[in-house]
Amino acid sequence: MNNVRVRFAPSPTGLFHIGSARTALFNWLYAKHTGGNFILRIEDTDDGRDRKEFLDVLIHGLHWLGLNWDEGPDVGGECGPYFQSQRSDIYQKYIEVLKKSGLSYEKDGALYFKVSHKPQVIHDLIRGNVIREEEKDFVIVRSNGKPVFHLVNVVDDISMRITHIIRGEDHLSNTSKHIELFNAFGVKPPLFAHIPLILKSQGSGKMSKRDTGALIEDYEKNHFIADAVRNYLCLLGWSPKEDREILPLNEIIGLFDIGDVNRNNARFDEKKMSFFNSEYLRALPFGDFYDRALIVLRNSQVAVEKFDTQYVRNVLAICQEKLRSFIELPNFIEYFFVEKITYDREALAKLMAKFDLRTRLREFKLAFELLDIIDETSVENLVHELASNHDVNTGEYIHSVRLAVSGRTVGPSLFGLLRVLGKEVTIGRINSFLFQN
RNA sequence: GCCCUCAUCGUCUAGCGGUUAGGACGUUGGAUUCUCAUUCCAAAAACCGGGGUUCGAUUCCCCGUGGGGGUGCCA
Repeated sequence: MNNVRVRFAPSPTGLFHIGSARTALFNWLYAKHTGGNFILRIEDTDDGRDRKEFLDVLIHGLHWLGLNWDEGPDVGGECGPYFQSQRSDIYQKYIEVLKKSGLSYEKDGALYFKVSHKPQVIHDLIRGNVIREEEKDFVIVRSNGKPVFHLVNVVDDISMRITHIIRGEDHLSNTSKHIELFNAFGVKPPLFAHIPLILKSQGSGKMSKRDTGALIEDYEKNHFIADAVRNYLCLLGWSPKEDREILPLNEIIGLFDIGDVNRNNARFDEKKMSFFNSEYLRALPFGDFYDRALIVLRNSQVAVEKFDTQYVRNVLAICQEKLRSFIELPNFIEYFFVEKITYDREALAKLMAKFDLRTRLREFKLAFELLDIIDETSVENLVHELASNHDVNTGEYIHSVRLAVSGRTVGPSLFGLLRVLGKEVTIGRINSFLFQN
C-alpha cells in the first residue's frame, strides 16, 4: 500500500496566521483521513527574517489547534533533522548532482538552474492538469552559499519521501520550477494540491497578518474554543455536503478528501467564526466550561478567588447558556463578585418611566423575606403571586429586582440568579438600591 | 505588461444537462420566554456578460469582464 506522507513546511518569518493554519489543517486532515503521516518541516533558510519567537508561536499555535505531527521538531523521525538550517550537508549532495549533470551554472557568484523551456504539467488534485512553462533560469544557491527555497523545498520533499504536496495557491506558479528540479534529480514529482487562498473580509487581497482575525494566537488570547476555530477553518474551501456545518472532528476526518477542496478563494467571515464559537461554547460539558471559565476569570479583574468554589460554580452554571464568548464572561458576571454594584442609569430611567419601580421592589422584598427556601420554583411562584395580587405583569417585578440586584437589565434567569445570590445578598442589594435611588 | 488561476444570495457553500436553484452566517419581521441569549416560524437575497454545443444550459466549450496569485540571490 502506498503510504501517504504530507508535510506542512512553514518558515518562521512571521506570526502564525489563518491561511497557514488552514494549509496545515488540510494536510493534517488528509493524513488522518488516509492513515498517512503528517510531517512538520521548518523552512528556516532566511536568516534575515527567521526568528525563534515566530517558531515558538507557530509550534504553540499548531498544538492549540490540535494539529499534532508524526515527524518533525520535538518528536523527531527517520527523515530528520526537520529544520532546514540543519540540513546543509544534504543539500550539498544534491547540489553536486546538479553541477555534475550540467544543469546548473555559475553567474555572479550564484548557482543557477538551467530551465528546459518545455511546458511542465502539474498534476493537481484540485485543479486538474495545469501547464506552465518556465522562461528564465533561476538561482538555486545564493552568492553567499545558501541554497534558496526552490531547491531546498524540492530536495526535502524528495528526501522526506513526500507523496502529496498540499499548499496554498500562491505556490502554483512556483510549481513548474519545482517540477523541473524533480526531473533534474530523476525523481517523479509528488501529486500536488493547491488550495485556494483566504481573502480578507474587507477590501481586496488575501488575508494578511494585519487583518483582524488573521492571527491564530489572537483566538487563543480572546479565549476562542480551538475546536470551533478548527471547524470553521475546515469549511473555508471545503464542505461536508448534506447541509451540515458543525460536526465533530472525527466525522470531518472521515469525510475529508483533498480532491473535494474548492477551487475558488474564500473570504474570511468574522461573524460566522463567532457563531461557531458560541455554538461550541454552549455545547461544552459544564466541567469543561467551568475549567475554561476559571482561567478566563483569573486573568481578569473579577476576584473569584475570594469566593467559595461552590458559589463560583453556581454562578457559572446559570450563565453558560447565556454566554456567547468567553471574552464577555468577566463583564457578564462581574456583579456576582463585588460588594457594591453600579446601576445602569439609562435602564433605570426607562423602567421608572414605565411603572412604579420602588413600590414593586418593596412589595417583592416583603414577600421575599418570608421565603424559607430560595430556588427557581419558589421565586417564580412568588413573582406570579405578587403579580396577580397587585394586578400587574410579572415583568414589573422581574425587571425591577434584576436591576436592583445586578444593576443591569440583561443576565441569566432571575429565578436562578436570586437562588445563587442568596437571600441575604438579595435583600441587601434591594435595600441599598431603594436607599440610593 | 507577461504567466497561472478562479467565478451560485452581502459572505461561506450544495448543485455536477431538465431543480419551486437547497443549507449556513448575517440582515429584517414575527412567535415563545422574566430581560438578554436560545429555540421556532417567516421574508428579502444568487447562477458576471456575450456567443456557441444541445430538444434543453447555473452545469460543457470559446471569448470578454471581474477577482486572486505569481512575476526576488523572500518563503
